[in-house]
Amino acid sequence: MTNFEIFKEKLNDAGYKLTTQRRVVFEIINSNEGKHFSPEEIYEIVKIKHPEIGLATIYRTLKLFEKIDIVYKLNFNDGCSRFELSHIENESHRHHHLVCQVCGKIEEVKIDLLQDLEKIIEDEYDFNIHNHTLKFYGICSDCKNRRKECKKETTKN
Amino acid sequence: MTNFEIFKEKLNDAGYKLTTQRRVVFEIINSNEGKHFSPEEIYEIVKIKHPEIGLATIYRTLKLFEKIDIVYKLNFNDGCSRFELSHIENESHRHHHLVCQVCGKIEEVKIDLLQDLEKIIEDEYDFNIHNHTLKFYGICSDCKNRRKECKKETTKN
DNA sequence: ACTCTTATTGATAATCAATTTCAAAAGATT
DNA sequence: AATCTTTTGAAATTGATTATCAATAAGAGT
Repeated sequence: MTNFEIFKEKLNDAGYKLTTQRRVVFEIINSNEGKHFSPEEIYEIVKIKHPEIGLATIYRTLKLFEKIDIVYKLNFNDGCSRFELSHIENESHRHHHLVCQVCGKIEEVKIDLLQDLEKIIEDEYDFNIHNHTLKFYGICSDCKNRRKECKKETTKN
Repeated sequence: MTNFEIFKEKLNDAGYKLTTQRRVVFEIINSNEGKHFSPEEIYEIVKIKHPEIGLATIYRTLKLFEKIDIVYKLNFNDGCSRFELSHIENESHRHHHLVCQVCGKIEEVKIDLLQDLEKIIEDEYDFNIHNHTLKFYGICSDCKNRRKECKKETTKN
């Protein structure tokens, strides 16, 4: 079962139609694993082949995709929301993010680190956990090396 | 050293003035541990005793507080940013959040769960971790019990 | 294929959180 | 108290996201 077939099925199951717009947006997200596009960025890519599609439709589509679990919304505090494909086929495929505070790059951590911890919390706090988000903020290897090379002070505002 | 003294010192060290507005906003956040106020909510509380203070000042103050590490900005995907006091005196006091997807309540987990994991990631990914955020989404005990009692279907939109 | 019904779309206006502007007011320093 | 600089209030502005509504297109049934 390909991602696209899963996508079609999810739309169908939830009673939504398969439109060109939805297919186009899905393809962009699906063929860019590891990227985290904002609505605006998706709009720019869509425009190349489909200049008739409007920005409002991108927003609508992403909101729908989020609702029926096709995409996952992320917030990196950069003024817009960002999206990535959900991986619900294999429930264990939860991943986390490393956010570089110097260059803004976002790297993925493809290990699920929290399985044991979730159990502890469920017991201790009597809270049923459905999902979690985990982000680490720091400095990526590139920026670390760049800093070593030229010892300029880096002032971030 | 009280929180207020730390607050004053941080302002001073960073070269900012101690104004009534800043004192008032700090007091509200400081005396409401465990709450996560939005700028709008803080504005409403401020207005009671200080109707002359404007909303823009609340935003400005919170942004400044975040910059000099007096508060910490949180995002619970409810359309606004929320703030809590930073606890940098004791570095180990990192905590996490349980977000109930039914009633929206936010509970705090006062255990640092990630100390060991951070080391693993730092090595494996060559990434210097400065901070992290961890949120668990699910159903709190209250909502779980409420569901048990009356077996209505709960449709969330 | 054609029709019908309803969901969806494009364009635009509207909304809402957050920021900027700028003259007036208030800290801090002397 | 005088001065200098930061900070503030009020209003205007921005920028992301959502709502509106007439026109269009999907999908089901024929």
